[in-house]
Amino acid sequence: MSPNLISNVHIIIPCKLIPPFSFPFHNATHFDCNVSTRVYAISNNVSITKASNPKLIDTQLNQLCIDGSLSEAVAILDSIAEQGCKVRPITYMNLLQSCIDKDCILMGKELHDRIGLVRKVNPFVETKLVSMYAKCGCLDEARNVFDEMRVRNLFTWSAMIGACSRNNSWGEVVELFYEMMEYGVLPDEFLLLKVLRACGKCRDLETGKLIHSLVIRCGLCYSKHLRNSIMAVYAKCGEMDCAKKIFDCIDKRDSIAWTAMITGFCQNGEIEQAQKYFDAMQKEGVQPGLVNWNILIACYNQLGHCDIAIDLMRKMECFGVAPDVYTWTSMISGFTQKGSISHALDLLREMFLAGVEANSITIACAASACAALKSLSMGLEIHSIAVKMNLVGNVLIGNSMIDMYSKCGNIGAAQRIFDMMLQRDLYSWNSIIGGYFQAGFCGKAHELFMKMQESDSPPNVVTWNVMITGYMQSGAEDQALDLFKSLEKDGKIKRNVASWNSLISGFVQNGQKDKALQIFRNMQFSDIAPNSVTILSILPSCANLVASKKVKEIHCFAVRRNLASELIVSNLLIDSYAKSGNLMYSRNVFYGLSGKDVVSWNSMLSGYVLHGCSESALGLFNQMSKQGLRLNRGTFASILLAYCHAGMVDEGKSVFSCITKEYLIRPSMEHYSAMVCLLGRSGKLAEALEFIQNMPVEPNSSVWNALLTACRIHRNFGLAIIAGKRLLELEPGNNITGYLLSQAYSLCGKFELEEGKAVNKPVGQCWIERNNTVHTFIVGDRSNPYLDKLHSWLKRVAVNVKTRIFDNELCIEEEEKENTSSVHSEKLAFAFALIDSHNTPQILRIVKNLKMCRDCHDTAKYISLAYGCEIYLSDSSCLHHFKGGRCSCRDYW
DNA sequence: GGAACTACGT
Repeated sequence: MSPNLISNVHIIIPCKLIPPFSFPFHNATHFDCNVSTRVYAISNNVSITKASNPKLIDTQLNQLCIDGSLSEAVAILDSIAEQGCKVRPITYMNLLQSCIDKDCILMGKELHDRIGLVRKVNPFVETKLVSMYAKCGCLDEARNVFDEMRVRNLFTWSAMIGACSRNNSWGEVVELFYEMMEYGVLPDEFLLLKVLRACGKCRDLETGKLIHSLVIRCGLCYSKHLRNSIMAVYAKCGEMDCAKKIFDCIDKRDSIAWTAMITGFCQNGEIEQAQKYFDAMQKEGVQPGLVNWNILIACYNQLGHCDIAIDLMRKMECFGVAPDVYTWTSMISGFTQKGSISHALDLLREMFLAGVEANSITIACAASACAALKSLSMGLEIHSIAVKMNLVGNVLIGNSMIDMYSKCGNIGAAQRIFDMMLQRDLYSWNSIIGGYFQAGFCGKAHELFMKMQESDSPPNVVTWNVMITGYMQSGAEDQALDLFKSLEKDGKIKRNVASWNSLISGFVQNGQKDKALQIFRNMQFSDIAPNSVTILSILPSCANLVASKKVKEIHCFAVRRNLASELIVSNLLIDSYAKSGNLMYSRNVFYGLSGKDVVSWNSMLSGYVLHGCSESALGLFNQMSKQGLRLNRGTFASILLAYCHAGMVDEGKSVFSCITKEYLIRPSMEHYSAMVCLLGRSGKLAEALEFIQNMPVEPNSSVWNALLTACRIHRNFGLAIIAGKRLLELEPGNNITGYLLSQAYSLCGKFELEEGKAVNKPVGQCWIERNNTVHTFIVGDRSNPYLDKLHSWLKRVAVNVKTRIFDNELCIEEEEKENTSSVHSEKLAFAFALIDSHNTPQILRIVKNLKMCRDCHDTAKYISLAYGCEIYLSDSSCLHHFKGGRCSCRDYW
């Protein structure tokens, strides 16, 4: 590398720090030895009868050190001192070195005591003392000796700086470096390497540049080590262009140079460049080592591309590089963060099978996977592994166990871990408090919160956010608000964006959408800027047909605040627009995305499925398959429903078998219920039942519900009873199922329901938005002032709804049949919207709490044809889109 | 005595 090329990088350095001459060369120094020769009488098993030569004593002392008999050696020293003789500095140095080699800090301290008595200590002995403390991990003691030294040479500074470096005190390394320069001692190459490492660690670009210039001035730039280290500092500080300038000038790049570049790109999130260099390195004949694979894999995982990361891990095995604990841990963490928890735990098992030992971080990652999956059994296994590995004293492990037990619903175990911990930090307290809230013990959480204030770890803003979230979860909205307000007044702990987000998502989860929107509005007038989490929290409150305008408003807001460019936000927008009945907007967001991930595709796919656009869904699925995307559970759940909707039973079946065989995905309940829907919708009820009976896992309510729906449509009342009974066992309090079951019994001529167990008939209600106001209609509610007007309008329309072919047939409905006094709520909504718009409605968006009945469905079809309007109505079953006399559900719901 | 170096939790 030529010096003039390296100096392409512009550097400004303070003049006083530029040394005017080149680096000094260090010679060994000899000592002034003046130890008298006497006879030393000694302890039991050591006796030196006659030692006329201090060198002989040194030899014998050395031998004692080698044997590990340091105390004997000290005894000899003491006897020398007793006899008033002087110990040679080299003797002390040898003994101190032995303490370093044996990692024997106690003996080192004994020696320090004796050296301390010497009036004028040799700087070399003092330096050795500094290194002794440093290497035994006693940074403070090392610093004390260092600070008291009057004469410091390069060795002294190197020992102290080396100590800080080993202790990961990077800032101190740099500070000491500047002090040393001002003190007038010039660094050598070894010391500069230490300081450069520190610069990289604490991203100190300025010092890095300064050293770069020093190196050029002193003609050291030909050192391979220095060159690589300087390059690494530029790379770590994000100055990839500077790093590249150095890199490009190297004739023969070694693996270290490549690693520095790859790491730099990874740390700056430029994974494409990192991958490019990784590939180029192999082309130049440098085989990537374990670290290179690991860096790339970790980067992909951090960016959420665990699918690419796992491919890389499999590939490295083919290259003969075995994944180590870093590789596995990074993969487990990547899959956990991506939500593929069972996959993460599969990897943990595979890691054990491969004979790789876990460490504390692996255990912490695995515990958080168990927590996310709420798998207590797996969590217990992880806990026992931690016990076997003797890691339970570790704060990190303790905290992750508290979190795991809390999330798996075993707060008692979490409390026991908490009690046993010798050391607790903020995480311990915050986790256990969160755990009590989750378990529903609000009072206990509050009690711990009070105790925490007296503890060594007083609450921080996260604690308060945990409290706000907890109060919201337990319905104590006022307490949450009080706490939130107190954060402003108090002043000690300031609210942060997460405090606002906790409140907003709490209200959304409690169904208080308007309050959530109000808080969101207030936030916009506060000094805290909303972030993407805010958008993600608030959007679900608008993902319904009566809030369709709100999605647009929030989308605009996100664009203005530059938050819409985040993929996770865009993905949720695709979903929210679809759910609010604006599929065109979903498409606009989706096709406007420059980089789409599998979630983007899944969101668009489920949007199409929701709107009954099965052809578009199938087309999109084809495109997805061609893109080489890693299709996941969500993809298959949607595509099965698309096949179901399109009546493509065989295609659906073949995709279902692909899920397990080709994609190695364990089907979840969503997939099973979609299959039941697929079979049931096409009338294959017996096959659907057989499918349920052959399921490898216990079917849940959604599976039975799919069968019950099929029975309802195909009027198989006998099978409806079987499905309904099973459903009622799973959800005893569900009065809708109870009502359906009672209907099925009566249609079969049976009255098997227990006497006195009257079924509450469900009350239908719906909501419609007109001119920014949401209007509610409830069956049998006489309070509506326009009721007569609505009824007479409906009467006129009813004459024209000619398709009511099922009117007199036997069927099961969620809602009681209409009579003159109980017109179904959606009909009232239709009438209201038509009258309100003078019979020229364009788009009606209605939300209904129960499944529509056949009659209302026919009415909606008629209205859409007769008035040329579109009706979006989401009931408890699906989203119906009525247009031109047809419904997107194709009359199956 | 020396260079690159990756994984974790409220």
